[in-house]
This record gives sequence, structure tokens and C-alpha cells, in this order.
Amino acid sequence: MTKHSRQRECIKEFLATRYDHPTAEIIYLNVKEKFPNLSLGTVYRNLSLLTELGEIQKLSTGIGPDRFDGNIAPHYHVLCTKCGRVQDLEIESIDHIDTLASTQFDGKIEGHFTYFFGKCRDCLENKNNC
Amino acid sequence: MTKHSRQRECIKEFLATRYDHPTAEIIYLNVKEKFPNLSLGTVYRNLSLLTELGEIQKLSTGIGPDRFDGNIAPHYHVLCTKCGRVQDLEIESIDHIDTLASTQFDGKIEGHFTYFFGKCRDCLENKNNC
DNA sequence: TTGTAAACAATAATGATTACTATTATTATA
DNA sequence: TATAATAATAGTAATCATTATTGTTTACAA
Repeated sequence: MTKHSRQRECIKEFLATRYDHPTAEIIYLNVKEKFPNLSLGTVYRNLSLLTELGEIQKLSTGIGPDRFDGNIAPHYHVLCTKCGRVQDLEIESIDHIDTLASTQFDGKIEGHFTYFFGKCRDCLENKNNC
Repeated sequence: MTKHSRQRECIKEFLATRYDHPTAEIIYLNVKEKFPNLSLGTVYRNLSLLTELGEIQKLSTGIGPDRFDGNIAPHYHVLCTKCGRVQDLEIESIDHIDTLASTQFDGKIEGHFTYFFGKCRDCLENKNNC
């Protein structure tokens, strides 16, 4: 049985205010302001739990540490290969690629994860503020 | 200037014989049979170099350690969520999703990486040999 | 040959994440 | 409201994958 925890509540609330997909470290530093003796392990444990519960989303981009997204509505992400920023991308569903994959795979396709990569607007314009 | 190295040669040859996308650790254990005092660092260094040269492909699936693929022809991969196996998938190009993403992204889309997930044939049939 | 620079083995260090343990907080119940 | 049961915590150690360092060896060009 899972009990309420003020730390977990705060982690979830913090994520709801951020649209830049922060890492566990960033979340730790921010939530620590409200809970000065917060432990990094607590952050990781709760991020895992919230991900399992489907209340947040974990992004394993393969570039740097995992990131977390408080928005669980279906959407995609673009990774800037210059500054490392991860931005949201609202596109129409591309779930047809699962059907396509199913026709060629001897087994059951349950879904996919896709990350787009490229250059963000700021990097294209050489603004170094990203 | 990059010099010839028998270790690198052997790593590349080994990858060419394998279709199961081995990890650095597995590659190390196998190539060690020919070079008994091979170092794990040498494996990582050469895998990075070969990846940069475009002679092999690195797969960062987000599940477990990175894997490597000696086949650089464009193709996709399916991760079995039960046994962790990574299998090849030959499907027609889905590069149109980059065009789709471009229409919604304020910046430049250069490509995408997509991993499908599901259950492999062996796991569906409860054969525990995978 | 011989000089030089790349590659090596061995090992230490790092970064991200998970595990452990004694204490504290939450919640059900007396 | 007090108390008992136990989930969650803070603090810390350990692990896992990977990268860095260093002194020695190997490839190759002069």
C-alpha cells in the first residue's frame, strides 16, 4: 500500500510547472528549497514510482541523464544536437508505424518511442542563451 | 591520423558475425578470446571510434547498456519488453515523419530515432530460452 | 633502423542510479 | 486521541556503465 508523501506531492507539482523536461538532479535542487534535507534517492524513488503509476513520463533520450515530463498527454520530443535542449512537439498521430512494423515482425508490437533530433531556433540563430 | 589496430579490426569483424546487437561487455568477453589481455577501455574507445566513422551503429535503447550493430544499412529495431532481446526489423522508410515533425517545429529537424517495443515470438510462446 | 605519435593494458575516476539502514511520517485502528 | 504497523525518508554506501589517466607497446613513416 502506497502512503501519501509531501515530498512526492511536491515533486509532481514541480514537474507540472516545468516544460523543459528537467533531470532528477534539477528536480532535486528545486524541491530541496522546500524540503532542505531532501535526499536525491527520494527523488529517484518517487520519479520511478510516479512513472510506474503513469502520472509522469520518463524520457530516456540516450543523450545525457534521463529527463522527466509532467505532461502525460501523447506528444513527441525534439532534441537539439547543439545545446541538448528537449522541446515538445505536437504532431498528429504516427501510430500507423506500429501497424507497419507489425507486418514485418514475428511477434507482437505494442508501441514505439521516437525522438526527433535537429537544431532548435536559438542554436540556428547562434543565440548562446540555450 | 588513425593507425591500424588488430584489436579494432577484430571488434569490427566480431560485430559483422553477430545479429543480436551485443553490449560492450559481450564484445569484450568474445574478442578477449583472441587477445587475452584486451582491455575493456580499448573496446569502448574503438566502439566510439567505429561509430564516429560510421562503420558500426550504436543503439541507445534506454533499457540497459548501449548495444552495437555491425549492420549500418538503414533498418529499425524491436525491443522485447520481457526478455530484453533486440531484433532487426526491415520496414519501408518512415522518413515522412521527419517532414511531418518539421511542419510543427520551430527549428531544423535532421532525423529521428525510433525503437519499437513488444513481445518476441519466443516470449509469446513462453519459451524461456530467450 | 629509428623517431614519433597512435593505440594499448591497467587502473582510477566519474556520473547516474539503485540499495541499505536506522529514523520519521502516515494512516488504520483501539 | 493514543498507539501500533509499516511505508517513506535522509543519509550514505554500493553498483553499473562509461570515460579519463598513465606508462608501455605498436604501427608506420623518414
